[in-house]
Amino acid sequence: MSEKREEVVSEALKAEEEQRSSWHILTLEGDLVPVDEFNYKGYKGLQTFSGYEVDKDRTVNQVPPHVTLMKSLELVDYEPASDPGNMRYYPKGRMMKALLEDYVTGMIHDYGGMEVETPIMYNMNHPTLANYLNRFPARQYTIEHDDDKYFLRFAACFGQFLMAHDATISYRDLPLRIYELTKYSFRREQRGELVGLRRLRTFTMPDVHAMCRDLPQAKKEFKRRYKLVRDTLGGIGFENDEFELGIRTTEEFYKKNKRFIQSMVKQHGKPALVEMWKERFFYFVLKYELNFIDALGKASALATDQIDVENGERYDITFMEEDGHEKHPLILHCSPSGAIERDIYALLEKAHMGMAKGVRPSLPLWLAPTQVRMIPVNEGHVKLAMDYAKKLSGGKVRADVDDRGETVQKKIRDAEKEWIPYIVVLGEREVGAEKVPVRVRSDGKLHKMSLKELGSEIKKQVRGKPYRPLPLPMSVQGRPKFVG
RNA sequence: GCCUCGGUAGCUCAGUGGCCAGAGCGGCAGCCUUGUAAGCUGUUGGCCGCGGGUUCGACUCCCGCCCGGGGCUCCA
Repeated sequence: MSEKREEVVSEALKAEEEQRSSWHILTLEGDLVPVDEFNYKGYKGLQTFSGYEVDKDRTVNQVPPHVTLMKSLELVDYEPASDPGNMRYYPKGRMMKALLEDYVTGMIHDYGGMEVETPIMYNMNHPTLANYLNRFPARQYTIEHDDDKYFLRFAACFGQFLMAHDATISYRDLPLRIYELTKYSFRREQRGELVGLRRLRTFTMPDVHAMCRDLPQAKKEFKRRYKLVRDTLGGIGFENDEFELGIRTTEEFYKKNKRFIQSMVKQHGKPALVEMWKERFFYFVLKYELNFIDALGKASALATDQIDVENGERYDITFMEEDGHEKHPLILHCSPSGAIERDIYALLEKAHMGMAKGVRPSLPLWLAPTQVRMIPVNEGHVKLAMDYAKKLSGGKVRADVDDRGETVQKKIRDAEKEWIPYIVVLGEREVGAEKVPVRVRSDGKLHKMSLKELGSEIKKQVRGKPYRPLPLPMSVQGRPKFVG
């Protein structure tokens, strides 16, 4: 995911490229249909993604829903004192982002990725990088001091490739899987392209590379990683049918690997958009992304994987073949979740789209800043509420207490506005009672259950997901208001 | 970067070339002692985005800049 077409190529090359690339829809049956001849009935998302729209006017004159939500939920906000596209994260947003980071990292550990850490800035005059960088002249952040000039990385490729260059690698070590969560990747995107959490100049991206021995091994690994991608996105809280698959490849690679590419489409379960080049202009021969369509009909890529045939040589990464000869590996570049910020964007957009269908918006339970809100009827019940919240917290459930002097109704309203999944009102009736009334957001009903039952219900739903404690004081009274 | 729309209280927004610039929410104080989506009263709060210009006078008109939305199909 390191290189981006627009930044790589000049205007002239771009024009040439437009001429030579063709766009198709690859069906489940394996037919390649030109984009403007495909019948999009039943494939609205794909139609939006392929850009083939009857309504030419795509002007959207409103703030993207996730921008409003990221503020009103006190997750993320703009930071005017920074460069645009650099955000500030409030406690709830930071917790959510940290959980996503932990989760994706865990998934990549399970897949076999060896986690490393590499510098975020590099010398522009480094011989290998200079060659690579000359293709990205205008879009980097640069830092100068004394006589040296540095650039901020736009992905983890640099550090990992330089590390691999210096490593002694045997064919037995392949596929060699290296992982880093880039915090951050920097891309000085055009000002007008920046939007909320969808497109940033500074973002967090898991970047896992796999050095492979040859094409058969690369293809096998590619498949394995496709599963990693699907599992990761699914675990975050997305459904498969929320994504449109985009595939980029060359005519030659497609011809030789037709069945392989078709199998990807089958795995995806829906027709996919294919961009086909007459010749290879970039370092990869095959790339795919899973694209999310938001509430305003904008598509953005989340997960991606690529087969890189060029950088093994450019960075002089070698491994010893069985026959004693050194060879350059093929390199797969994958981000199983896409940018973490973009995951939050997609979760918020998804919640907003649900609202239109009459579904109460919510975040996945494991990401909810508060999972259980205790609401004491009056101050006499605050202690009980605190005891209960502490008990739940001891079992790694995020519970807090609205101890403000507001009415029960007001406190419930505020809890609902925060999308809190479970709300418990505690008054005289609950003193000494085993079961308490739990207001469940997903069905809007009251359920009588014991504290223990509530705790295990939540634990059951978040099984396998990382945990972080409450990002704010347990007492709602003792919290500052970060937004509004 | 270019085109376009916008920036007024912490938030959402109204307003006029001229008295002290407004509302709701929030914050704070007090009352109420609350039972499943907003209890009542009072009070606080604004270089009207920043800089410059026109004018007797600018929040209002003009220019520049900054920030945000949309577009220029770009990607994670």
